Amino acid sequence: MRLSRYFMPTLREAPSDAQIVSHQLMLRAGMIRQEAAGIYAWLPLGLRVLKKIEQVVREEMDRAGAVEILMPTIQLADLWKQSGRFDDYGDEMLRIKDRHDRDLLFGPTAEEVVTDIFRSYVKSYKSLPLNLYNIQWKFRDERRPRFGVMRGREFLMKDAYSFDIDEAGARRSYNRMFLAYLNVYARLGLKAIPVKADPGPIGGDLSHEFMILADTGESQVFAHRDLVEMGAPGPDLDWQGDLEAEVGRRTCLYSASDEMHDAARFDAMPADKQMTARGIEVGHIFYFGTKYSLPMKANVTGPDGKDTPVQMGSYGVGVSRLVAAIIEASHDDSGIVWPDVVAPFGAAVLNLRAGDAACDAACETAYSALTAAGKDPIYDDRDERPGAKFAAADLVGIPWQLVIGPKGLADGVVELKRRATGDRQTLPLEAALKAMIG
RNA sequence: CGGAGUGUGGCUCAGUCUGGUAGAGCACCGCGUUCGGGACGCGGGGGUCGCAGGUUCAAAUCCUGCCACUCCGACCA
Repeated sequence: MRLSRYFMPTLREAPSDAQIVSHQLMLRAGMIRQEAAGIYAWLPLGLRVLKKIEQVVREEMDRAGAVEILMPTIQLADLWKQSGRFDDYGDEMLRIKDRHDRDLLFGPTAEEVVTDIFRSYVKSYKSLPLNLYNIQWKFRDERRPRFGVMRGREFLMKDAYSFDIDEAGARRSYNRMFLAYLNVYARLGLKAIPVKADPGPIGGDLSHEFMILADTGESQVFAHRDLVEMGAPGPDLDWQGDLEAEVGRRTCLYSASDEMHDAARFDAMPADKQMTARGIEVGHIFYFGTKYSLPMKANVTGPDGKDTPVQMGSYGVGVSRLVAAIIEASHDDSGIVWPDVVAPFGAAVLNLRAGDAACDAACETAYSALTAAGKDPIYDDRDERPGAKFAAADLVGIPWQLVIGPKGLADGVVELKRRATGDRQTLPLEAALKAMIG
């Protein structure tokens, strides 16, 4: 992509509405534009990052055996009346009427819809386990949206729903999601810890939130230090197995957010293992049994020939929130420092003297080579001063920056900068390309 | 929903108290000098000052109502 033909409206100053660093940087980098409280348009750069995060989530869901579908944003109120939630959900639900005066709503979550889909087609335990997920926009009319896309009213969520014949099966499904989530966050360059969560009125102990540690987090987190240090399980698990041991390794160590905190247990740990921090919730998983299948009559026939309500769980990842969460966890004074996997562009070519024949030629060579190598480069071919180009590339967080200017070319060299470390080296163009492409 | 605050050009803000021809910096357009970490000079375009009423010879400024947005709190399957 040539920057002169792109749409990347960067700002030198942050709009005064933005209070936290991720919101400020997203606005300054031209990733989003606020349209109303908690409602944002995604500009090209923001959309690229959003799509990349979405893709990582998708790949890990698929690996864990979940199957992608796409459910509508607009849902029928009738389904919510069946589950009993239409009246319970309250003002957070955006209710709509169509021209026939029929009650609709903008979905805040999709248990009802997915249960309706399930019950229409699946009748036998032999079809289980099944996990259906989608990545779709949700709307919750929050009393107080804030912090940009961190707590928006409209947000992109990956929500998965598991269906099993019995509680043991549901637990296996839960474990798969638990571990898949850790792999998602690890791939995004985040250190996420699972914490015991309030399962709500359903009861039981099967609910966890996934928190990434950041000073601006909205929740207080208490955890055993070993849990924080523990790496992600990685892709090479027996995803069809019960995974109980792998999950057990992690859930046996203490961790909780403030509402579930047990100070006595926490204090009983060795002092050097006690960790308290602020956290951003980036995922929440639940096992809720027959909460929806019972009232909505989502039954399957078991091996004994008898119908039984299917056992369900749901598993959410805030995809749009993750954009902000990654920035909160990874930025510096110059701007965003993206992990390579989610960076909007893989590399930048900075032409310090657009219009100079030698510079133009060298940049075109580099741009073509990087494009051919799949590095997805952005070429800053604008007639701008060098400082503006450096600042923009750092602000939006391009991981590799290839700086080509007349002074270097006179000596047959270019500059290669790594955004994450700030390291710069001067070397011939061929060597720089080789370093980037590998 | 309780409390607090803010609305003036794309962004940051001054001007409001004390009514008198709408300002600055950045950004944008033109010309020139420049160019290796957000240059400089000259010239230019862009705002019915959130909206609606009211007071007044005269309202960004005073009064009334409304709307939007932000922060703190409560809330957050």
